[in-house]
Amino acid sequence: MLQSPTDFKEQMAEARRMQILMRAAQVFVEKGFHKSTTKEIAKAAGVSEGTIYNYFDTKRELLVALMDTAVTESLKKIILDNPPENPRELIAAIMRDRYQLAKESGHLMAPVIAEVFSDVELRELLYQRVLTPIVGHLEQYVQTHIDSGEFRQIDPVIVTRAMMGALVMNYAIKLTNLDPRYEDLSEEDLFEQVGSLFLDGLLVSEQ
Amino acid sequence: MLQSPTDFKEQMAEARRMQILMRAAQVFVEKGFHKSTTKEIAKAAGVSEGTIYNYFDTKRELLVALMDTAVTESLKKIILDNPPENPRELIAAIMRDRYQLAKESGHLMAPVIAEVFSDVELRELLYQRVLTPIVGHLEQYVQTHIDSGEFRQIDPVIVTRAMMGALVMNYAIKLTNLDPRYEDLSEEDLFEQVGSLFLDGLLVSEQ
Amino acid sequence: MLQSPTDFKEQMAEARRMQILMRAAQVFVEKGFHKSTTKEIAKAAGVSEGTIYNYFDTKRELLVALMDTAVTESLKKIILDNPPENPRELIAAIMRDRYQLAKESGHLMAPVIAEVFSDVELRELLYQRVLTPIVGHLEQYVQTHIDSGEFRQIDPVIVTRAMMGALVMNYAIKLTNLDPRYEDLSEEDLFEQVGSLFLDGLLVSEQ
Amino acid sequence: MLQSPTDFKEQMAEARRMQILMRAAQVFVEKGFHKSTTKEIAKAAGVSEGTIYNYFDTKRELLVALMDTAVTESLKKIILDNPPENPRELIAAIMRDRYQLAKESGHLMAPVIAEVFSDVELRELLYQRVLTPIVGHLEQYVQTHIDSGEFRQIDPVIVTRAMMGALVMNYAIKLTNLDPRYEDLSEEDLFEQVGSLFLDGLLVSEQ
DNA sequence: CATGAATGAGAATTCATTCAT
DNA sequence: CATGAATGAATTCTCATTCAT
Repeated sequence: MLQSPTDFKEQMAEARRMQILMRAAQVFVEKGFHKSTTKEIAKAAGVSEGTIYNYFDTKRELLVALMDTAVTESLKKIILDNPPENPRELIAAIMRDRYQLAKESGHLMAPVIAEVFSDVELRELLYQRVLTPIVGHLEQYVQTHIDSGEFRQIDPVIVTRAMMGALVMNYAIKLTNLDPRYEDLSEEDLFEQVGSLFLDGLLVSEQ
Repeated sequence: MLQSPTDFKEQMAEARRMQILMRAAQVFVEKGFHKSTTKEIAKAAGVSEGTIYNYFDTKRELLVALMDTAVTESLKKIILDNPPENPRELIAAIMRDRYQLAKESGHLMAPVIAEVFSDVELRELLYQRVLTPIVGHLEQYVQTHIDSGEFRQIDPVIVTRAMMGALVMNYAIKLTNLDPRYEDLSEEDLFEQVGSLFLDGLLVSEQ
Repeated sequence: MLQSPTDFKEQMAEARRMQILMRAAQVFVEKGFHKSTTKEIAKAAGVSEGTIYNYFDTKRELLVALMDTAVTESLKKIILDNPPENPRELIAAIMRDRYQLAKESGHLMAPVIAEVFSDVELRELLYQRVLTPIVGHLEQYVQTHIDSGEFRQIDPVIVTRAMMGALVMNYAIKLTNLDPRYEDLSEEDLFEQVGSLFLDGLLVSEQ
Repeated sequence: MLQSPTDFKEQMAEARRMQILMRAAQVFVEKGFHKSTTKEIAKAAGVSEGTIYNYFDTKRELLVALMDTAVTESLKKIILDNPPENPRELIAAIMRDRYQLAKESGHLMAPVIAEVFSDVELRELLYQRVLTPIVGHLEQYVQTHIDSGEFRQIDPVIVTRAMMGALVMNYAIKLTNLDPRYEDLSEEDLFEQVGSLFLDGLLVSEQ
């Protein structure tokens, strides 16, 4: 079946848009959003500066579009098909999954996250359209297990944000080589430790 | 007792420096580092633009000085005088302490943290001079309790970073009103929940 | 025959570059390099300030480019096609030529020369790329005539620099109307006098 | 006999003025007039910025005062007490004298001369108050010898300016190490060559 | 749609000068 | 007179955005 010319054009346009966006993201990652110039982005994307503006209204729009991409990517990744019954395995699976996500497209988020500190609108978008969906399922899962008596009575909202924070902090330290003690730490070790921390806590069970 | 003129001048200079720094911080908090102009900072500080440069070499130096202030502040705050014996109480005490710190000077850190995503030097400074000292004592405490058999065998580095991440994420959401569900959450509730999460984990002890 | 679009663009760019440069030179001449602002230059050139920077990296580059232009101009002017045999005529010819050069583009050199007093790099550039080529041929000519016994044994380097200095000083005084006694002095008179001074000296031949 | 307190004060003030001026000159020589800041000058002179303004109205006044100093210095130096009868010796004496002047205070003139290109007022001052007095006597001397038939009929104004130009150009090249060929040239050689050039010219006397 | 030259509104920073102490 | 903190106008240079080709 032949594509209509319009479809073809649309696809080309979409492809070009993504090409620009991904190259822009790379530049942002390297130099930060503010220190990246549209000239550099254009060069990196192999187009002229003007062309960028045919696909994005402003430079800031690139950031927003980047975030939207992350949304799409992150949603694709969520494993819900056949969730493991065992909580320990599920938590590990989620972590593995999130870590993969972070490794693949998370670095594209760094420039977005940086802006989030001074851009209320972006902050709300990120929270509602990226973070909330990502932790939403986990939240429900926790709630379910609290209801079934497997998990203690605890606020699932706080718990899930705590888990995200714990993961993000450790990921960030590891990915940016901030602490030499993370060098020999394998990824599996990392989320095994964090996973067990959240499941069992620090204290030795006093049985 | 009379002050020497030199001392007096030095104190005046230091006071002026802090005045400028604190006002700059406010502007940074409101608009972000890059969107804050030296003109605005000068106005907010009640001085001329030139005067800023009598106390700070560059605009970026304001950020670094801001961070140094945070370091000083944070170290002052660490409770080591009479640490509670009970781990549950200690963790709670630390959280209360950190939260207080966050409430008082943490918002001054937001612009610094934002820059950390695109400024390697600042990132390393922040990690080594702020985060590491802050969690250092906690890290040792955790290690001690692992050695004494009270805490499980777990990496104290990961644990402490996880706790910081968990706290920061929850604080941030609460302080910026990102999630309405945090509105009715008292501060005490927050660190009680996070504290117990880390101590006991999610799982109900299967005794 | 049609020009390729690239050629056309390049020519336009080159034209624009020269337009800016020549106008900048005028402003420099009027107010001196340091007192000329980019804003004024832009206005004089009929472009925006930003446009200047599309063609020159810095304001100082305008000076250097100005010098390069002088180099090109000056080399074009050197008469070597059919040098007069008679030394007296040759010296006169060279002076006429140099004076013409000074009248046409020499005033563009004034701002460059001014900077030369406090800019080592510019000084060396000017000496090696402008002065040396200009006097080089003269130097060889003098050497040849010394060898042939027509000129006395004398250092041709010193002689040529002396001639340049003598000319420049007199030109400068005349062109800037510093001394009323130069008003009635025709150009031809001027280089006839200087020429004969160098050829015959002050002393009356004691034959 | 005791000095009146006023005299003493005046002398102190004059001394302080000169101290500032000479240090300023050094700074100007090193960095050029425009790149020298009043802060640097103050530091070099061992006084505060404000103090400079107790002795000089503006930064530019320093230049003018510098020029005036040169005037005084240069006039002191002129040998008129017992002028040698032999023209060859007189010319050599004058050159030696001028060269000494240039070596001692001439470098202080460089910043003044640089400004002369873009400062009409300064240019006229320099010409009338420095150059004219310096060459004035020489001019008269030349005129006298023309009248007596020893020198050829030639414009003494042009001749003297030519001599100054010739000297200045050669001095400048030598003092700033612009040309390696000047390295082995002794000062005596230099003004012997220039002197004989002006007296005898280039041509071999055809007796 | 693509281009990239032109724009011009800022931005950070400098520095001669003033003036209260 | 000496000081040096404060000033703020002025300057160079940047860069997101536009638009004629």
